Amino acid sequence: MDKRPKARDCEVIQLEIVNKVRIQMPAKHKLKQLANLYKVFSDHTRIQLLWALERNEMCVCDLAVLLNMTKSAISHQLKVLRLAKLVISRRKGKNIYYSLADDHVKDILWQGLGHVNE
Amino acid sequence: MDKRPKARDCEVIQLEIVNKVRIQMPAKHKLKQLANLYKVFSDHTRIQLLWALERNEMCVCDLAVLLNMTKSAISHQLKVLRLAKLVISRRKGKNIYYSLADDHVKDILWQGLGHVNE
DNA sequence: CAAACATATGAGCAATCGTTCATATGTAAT
DNA sequence: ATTACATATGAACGATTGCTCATATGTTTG
Repeated sequence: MDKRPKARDCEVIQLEIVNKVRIQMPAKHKLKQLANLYKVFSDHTRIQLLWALERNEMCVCDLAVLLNMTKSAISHQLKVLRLAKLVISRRKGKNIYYSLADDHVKDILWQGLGHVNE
Repeated sequence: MDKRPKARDCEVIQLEIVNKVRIQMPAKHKLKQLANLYKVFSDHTRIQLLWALERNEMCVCDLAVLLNMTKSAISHQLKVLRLAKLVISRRKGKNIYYSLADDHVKDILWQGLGHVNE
């Protein structure tokens, strides 16, 4: 018996490369920010909303009918998009019209679709 | 009493626009695919892995040391990236080296970083 | 073949997410 | 003011996610 335990869990294979990459690595919070940006794009409902708003400014009601979902669900997701600064809103009477915040959003959408359509 | 219930939940405001957008809408599964693509990019660990692999081919051990995580956690995430066809792997002796699957992945990363760095 | 190591994978658990439901806020019309 | 409608929001619930731990697979070396 007296089975010797394993010495360590892990050992670098390419030490120099790992060190080089570590130095070049962007600040941790930058990459976290990036992941969070993609997280907003990572839901089916939100993608549909963004795609639709890229086509036309619309209010919550319109979007609910378009996607065949409750206004509440739409409103919750629009809030996520708003907080991520991907959409902006303006009030007109009782309705609040949403549209894309800037062309950056449009670009990201198109590039993604390009990859999907391959 | 006898409070009359509300007639309906929702009414289209801009009927023509909604119809127009509905017709132009990409197939549902296309947008789902797109959301799923972004979902892979939406995690901090996976973003770090992708960024690192864009710099250099590396094995699980290297990546575990670089990100200061267990090999198991890294391996699980590499599996996600592999299934999404964002990375490829090749065996060399005991080690398995990972690298980005194609330049598309690189492009998406760079565009995202551009947006974050604004 | 056995021991050591690199990687993969299944189960389990806490945390996060997206929807629903109930309710609140804000605007317009009577 | 009261009613009707558009939107926002908090709580709650089920589903999904990312990690850990234990274990399995595959490769090299003695």
